[in-house]
Amino acid sequence: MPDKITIKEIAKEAGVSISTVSRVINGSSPVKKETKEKVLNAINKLNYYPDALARSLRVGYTDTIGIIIPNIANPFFATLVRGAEDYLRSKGYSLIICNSDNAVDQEKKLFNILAEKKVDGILYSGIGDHLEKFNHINIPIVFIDRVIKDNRFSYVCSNHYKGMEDLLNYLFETNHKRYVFISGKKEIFSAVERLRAFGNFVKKNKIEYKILEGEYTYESGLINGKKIKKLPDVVVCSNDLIAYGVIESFKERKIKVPQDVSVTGYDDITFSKMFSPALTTVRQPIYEMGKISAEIIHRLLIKKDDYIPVKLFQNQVIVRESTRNPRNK
Amino acid sequence: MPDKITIKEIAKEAGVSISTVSRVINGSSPVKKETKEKVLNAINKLNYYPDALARSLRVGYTDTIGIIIPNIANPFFATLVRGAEDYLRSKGYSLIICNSDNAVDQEKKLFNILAEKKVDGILYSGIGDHLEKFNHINIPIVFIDRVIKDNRFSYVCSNHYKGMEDLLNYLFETNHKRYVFISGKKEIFSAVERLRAFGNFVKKNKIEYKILEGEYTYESGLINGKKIKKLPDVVVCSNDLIAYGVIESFKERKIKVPQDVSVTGYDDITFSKMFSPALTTVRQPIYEMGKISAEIIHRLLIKKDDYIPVKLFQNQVIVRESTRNPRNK
DNA sequence: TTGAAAGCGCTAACAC
DNA sequence: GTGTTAGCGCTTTCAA
Repeated sequence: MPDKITIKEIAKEAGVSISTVSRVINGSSPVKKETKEKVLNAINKLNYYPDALARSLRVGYTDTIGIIIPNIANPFFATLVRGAEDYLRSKGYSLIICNSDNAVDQEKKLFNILAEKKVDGILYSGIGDHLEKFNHINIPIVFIDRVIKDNRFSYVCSNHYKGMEDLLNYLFETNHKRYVFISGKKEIFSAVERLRAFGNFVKKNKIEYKILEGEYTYESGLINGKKIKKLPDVVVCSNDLIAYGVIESFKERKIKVPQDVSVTGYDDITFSKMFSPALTTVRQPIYEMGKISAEIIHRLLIKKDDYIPVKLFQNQVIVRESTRNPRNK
Repeated sequence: MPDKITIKEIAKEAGVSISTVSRVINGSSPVKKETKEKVLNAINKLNYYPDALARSLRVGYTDTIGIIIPNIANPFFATLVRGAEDYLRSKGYSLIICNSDNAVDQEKKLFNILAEKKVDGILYSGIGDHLEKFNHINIPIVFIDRVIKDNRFSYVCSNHYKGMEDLLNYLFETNHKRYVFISGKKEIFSAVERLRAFGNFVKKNKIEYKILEGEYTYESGLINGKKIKKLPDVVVCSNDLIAYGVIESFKERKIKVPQDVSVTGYDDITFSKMFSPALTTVRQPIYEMGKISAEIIHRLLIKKDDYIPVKLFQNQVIVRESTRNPRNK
């Protein structure tokens, strides 16, 4: 028995041609029942399994999708990936994951690698904004968490502006008048949108405020939390991770949340409900977004649509324990 | 300009043969400087990038590794995957991720898919224990988080038994005499080991105890926490997620941790230090384990070793705020 | 219903 | 240093 079992060995074993073997494997055209059985037996006997590489080279697709994200260790992206993988797996695709750490250079490299590996499509959550560069790589792309004005591209995004606006209005109504806002990096679409909502909020309402520049990490929350000398009514954090850090830094200073100060997050990652105090935040349907991005890339691939699908998710304010209730004022 | 740029078009454009093009791309044998330049220019001009599929078919490897894990949305595995991906990427590999949800059938399917896609190696964290079945799939496998006695296989694991033993001894020394232990599923190696340590602990020491059967999730902690009617001195949870759930269930009942009861976890996932109360737990070097598993598969692939590498990590008790201090007794 | 053969894009052995 | 060519394992015409 040769080391490598190919369609050839099966053909020989079954006493048919390789095209016949291919036909029974793919059901691509009718095969006489007895012949089919002979082939199936040979496959079983020799433990044959097809070589997807050779197949892909021939047919021109790989049933493989690439996903570029900043960091899988961030639970936001882990949940997103899970959503995408579940859908893709159900449609017969595999998923290659690539962490970019939000570095444009790395993103470019990853695009090239995925192109070379001939993935059928790319799910892309990152910061690179030179759309032109996506032209010569002729692979369908779905942008995640970023609205693309250019109507050549599909995207899935949630309404960060509206979500933040809703949260801020809720806070205002519950007697929060003095704000500290900790932003994310300005390269990141969602961070810009959330900050923009805050900007317009302070224009509209007479409040005291201060903006601290941070990034989407626990450590950034820790650092920025320490910088807050004069306590506001609420610290509005651009995401949940920052809020965790801020709360921790307050804990070290014996500042009580929400009794002394309210703190809010954004995203509603899995842990925010487990956190103590449970975090008031804005929920993005993260898993769903991953799933829908996968669904879109799939539609693009089977060319079901002659338009470019786009999906904007609404976000929802989730009030928990890290903010004061109006009656507690 | 043809739709698809291959080595052929480059050869034509540069006025050389395709082998010369291949040589400059791979640096596989010396090429005259001027010729090289011509080729490079053509590549640039036509925006050529090689087809990894065709290359792999020819050379017999794909520079792609598969990883099978229960669930990427579990931060333990997300961190593990990040460790693996970082190392693999640095060595030029890509990573295909597969979620199995700890279902043996799904694991089998995933093995087949990865075999068909001709991954060079598989990182495997799962429950399937029929080692024989790994025989006909002739791909190097590194088992993660599971000690394999069969010396045909590499593994990376941490010393769950010792870690749990150390934790229990610490608890005993700090005046915890009545225990509730919430286990993980008995299909999972680490859960069995941690339970085994508890079994031996209660044999050696005169203590009151009760064992609750759970699984490695927050929800399981929530449910099992509610089942605890008579409060012990400490609830020892098989992992951090369970501990979060238990603490939450206690919170609902106004039971204070650690004042009324201590609670411990295992793993020390990223969030355990952010948790409130910060969780006393046992640290596994999760990122490191992912990284080393990747390193091992790489060694296997470049055949640097003529033995089967194996790595056992030690775990470390991390005392935080969810357990009583002895002096608080 | 089946078989022969071309060819997907590439590498590498061989020849010059 | 460079070109020619076989062939990796498969699918898909085309012919029978």
